[in-house]
Amino acid sequence: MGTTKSAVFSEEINDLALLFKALGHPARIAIIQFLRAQETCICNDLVNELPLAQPTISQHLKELKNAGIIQGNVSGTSLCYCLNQDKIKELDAFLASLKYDQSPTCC
Amino acid sequence: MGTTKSAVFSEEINDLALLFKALGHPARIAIIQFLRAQETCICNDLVNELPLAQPTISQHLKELKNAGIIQGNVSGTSLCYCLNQDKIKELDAFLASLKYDQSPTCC
DNA sequence: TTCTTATATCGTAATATTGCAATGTAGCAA
DNA sequence: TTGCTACATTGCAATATTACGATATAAGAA
Repeated sequence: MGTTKSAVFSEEINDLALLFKALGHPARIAIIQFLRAQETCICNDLVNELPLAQPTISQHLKELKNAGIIQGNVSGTSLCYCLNQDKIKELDAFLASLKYDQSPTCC
Repeated sequence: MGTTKSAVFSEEINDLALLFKALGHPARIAIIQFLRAQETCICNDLVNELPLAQPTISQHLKELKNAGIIQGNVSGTSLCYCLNQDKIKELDAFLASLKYDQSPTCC
């Protein structure tokens, strides 16, 4: 055990869970927020911005990239990352699907 | 190590990360979707619905509850859980804050 | 009281995640 | 060439998560 039983769930559910999981870490939220604040892409100003070591930040960037939440382009010696709006819309659509008009009777 | 360095991030960021983390598991997405589909609250029909053992489901419910994403009320022998729309709105607001009007220049 | 039903909790094995030092690599400047 | 800058990768220790069998607990039925 220790392994998530992904095989028993639909692909749609697993995809959503991976997206949420990628955002389920404060460093990665901070990265996303910084990316958003810059409007344009950035590289490892993050190393100066966040109180984490460079390998740790690189690892978090990799996970966000694997999840498809950010995209990166090489530009000379540095790497330029930015948000992928499509994935954010996917999450948004899921959250929207959870909304009720009325509150249920029990809670 | 192995521990997330929460102390170095703002409370707002940590809270968001905890919410996303709670949704970062397929079983918990499935639970949320089932809750939504029922409109009204349910108990452990989840045990019949999901291919997971009862203690496992109970544990996932606990985590969703800890995160504040679901709420529960005792009603006789069974427990009635339902979604907490406020938390969903929090996540929604964060995602909305990530949107650009224009695509950045690099990606 | 005893039984059943619905749930929570404990304990534990398997595995995943986090964080970082050390090290690698690739581009550019001198 | 040497050296620097901006990353990525490797390896490892500490810790967290996942899943579940076994075992509680609490309410209601018989």
